[in-house]
Amino acid sequence: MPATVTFRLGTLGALVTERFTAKLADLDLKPKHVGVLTVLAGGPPTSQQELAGLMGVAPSLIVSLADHLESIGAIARTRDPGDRRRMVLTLTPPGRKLLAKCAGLARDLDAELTGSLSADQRDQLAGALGHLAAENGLPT
Amino acid sequence: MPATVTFRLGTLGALVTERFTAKLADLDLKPKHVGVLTVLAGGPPTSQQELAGLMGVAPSLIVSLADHLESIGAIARTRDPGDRRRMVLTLTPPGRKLLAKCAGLARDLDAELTGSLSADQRDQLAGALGHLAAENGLPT
DNA sequence: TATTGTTATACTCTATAACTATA
DNA sequence: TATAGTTATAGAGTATAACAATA
Repeated sequence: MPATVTFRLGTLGALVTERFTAKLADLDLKPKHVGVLTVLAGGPPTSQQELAGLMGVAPSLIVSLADHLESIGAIARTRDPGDRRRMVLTLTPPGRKLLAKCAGLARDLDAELTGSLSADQRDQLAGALGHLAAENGLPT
Repeated sequence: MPATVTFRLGTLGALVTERFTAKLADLDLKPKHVGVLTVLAGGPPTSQQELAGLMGVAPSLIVSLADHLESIGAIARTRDPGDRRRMVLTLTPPGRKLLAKCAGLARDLDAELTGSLSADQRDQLAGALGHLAAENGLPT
């Protein structure tokens, strides 16, 4: 078992998520909040339903994630004039800065994790993970 | 964010765990049960407290995991004669067979995940993940 | 008194289902 | 009637705390 990619990605993923969660605590964010910010930064303004689909979570979860991000000024919620049922979410300038901070924390953790790898190994790891992410519909 | 190893390991880890969980459902197991079997297969018989320490979970969780594994005959629980407070867990022969089935499912998932990678890329990925796992005290 | 296993309880995360408003 | 968002409720997973047996 331990030699499988399945086992290694599962256990390392849990470890990394736990450590990233700890780093985010100061910013009053959880990993899923960062997921929302990341999706909003990567494309056009998005409705909550679209976001739920892209992230693979229930629409009701987007409500509470967006509630929090709106309360700290990281996103704006505006009603779509063309379809007043839809709430359009956009990243605010402070939200962009917040996301940049999160990315900085992620890079810090990257350095802690991969510090003992050679430059070649780091590149190979990033390349393979990027390939798997793209192939499975994860953000690029 | 998406380019960081942190983000990629976190999201891919969640994806892989979800898919592995689905494959395990037929065997009436969850990933943590496989974790217990894996630790028991990799070393000497182990007390529940030791197991909790090795897996990084609460001792009370080991109770329910071991209850289930014992009920399906995959492990045996015997009281340590030298210290009657301790329960020593050992993998039974059927437990070994069950673990082998789990490993087969993990290899199936490995093939699905890495099928589009070149042989070199697969080796590089496995090498880098193995390095990270070892460095962070995960099973090898 | 300290430790092992167990049980009781509570907390976090998230989904499902019911509800409101728009379409 | 169908859909977007919201709210209410429920379930899974796991930890913490209290407890029993043994040291």
